Amino acid sequence: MEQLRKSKQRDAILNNLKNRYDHPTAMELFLSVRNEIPSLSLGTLYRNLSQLCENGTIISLSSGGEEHFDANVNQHYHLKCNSCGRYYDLPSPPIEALAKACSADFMGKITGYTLIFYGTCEECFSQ
Amino acid sequence: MEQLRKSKQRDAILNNLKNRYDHPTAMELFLSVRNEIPSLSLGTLYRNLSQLCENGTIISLSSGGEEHFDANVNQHYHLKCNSCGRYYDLPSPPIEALAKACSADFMGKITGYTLIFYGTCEECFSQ
DNA sequence: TATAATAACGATAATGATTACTGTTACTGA
DNA sequence: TCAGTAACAGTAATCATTATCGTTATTATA
Repeated sequence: MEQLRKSKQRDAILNNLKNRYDHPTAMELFLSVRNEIPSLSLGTLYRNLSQLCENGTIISLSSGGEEHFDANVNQHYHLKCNSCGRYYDLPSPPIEALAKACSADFMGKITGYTLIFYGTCEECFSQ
Repeated sequence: MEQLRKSKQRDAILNNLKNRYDHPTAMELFLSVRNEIPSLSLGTLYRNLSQLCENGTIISLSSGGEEHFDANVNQHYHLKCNSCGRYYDLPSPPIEALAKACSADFMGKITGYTLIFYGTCEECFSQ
């Protein structure tokens, strides 16, 4: 990969994502970063998100619909609410069996995994 | 939900999916079922796949790209090969910690999960 | 510090998977 | 047998994402 040059747009995108705890879609992020850089182009957003995913600075979540993004790259799990569609962090410690599966005998090679739980979030559940 | 009427198209789609062990996309399935029913419409395929997912007869896998479908609804895990993009079944027993997570204390409610491993499949790995 | 190479940009067109619409066909219960 | 309507084929529309293109800005080097 070529070296990444400094760019105001990429910094703004990454900072915005780091300062929020929802897991925004590209469009949600776009609308928000636009408050800071009104000239931001949607193509620029997508290009930078994909670069940031590529080099492991952020991760992307998806399961059926649009992609959602998360600047927390520490191993953690998510709940996707079937009712409101939002993604939430789950306060669960890393599941050991999953790490084991990655190092287990297998003629190929496992390098990682994504785990998404489904259900109803607290807010929707209490209504 | 309304009762499902019998339909030749839905039967053909489901049978086709049951008789294969890859995890086809909608388009792959479409091309295959068309050999049997040349007049099959793509809209019909999508409508039926979504009905079959809805009532739990099949499941869908996705992680970034298109949806893939699987007629095996028993709990099992998948490997998505980063090299060729295919999905494979992994011969791993259900992971207990995941079932536990589903019944654990949580102010909302967890009803299920999807777990997809990433890596390199045997075929790609040996090349 | 000036400058040449090119990464990154904004704007916009293109792609491609999925969904919606419409007039017709064919199950199914009465 | 037939009325009601789920399902169909064909096709248009949607919408997230990617590609293209001419311009701008970063950066290494003269």
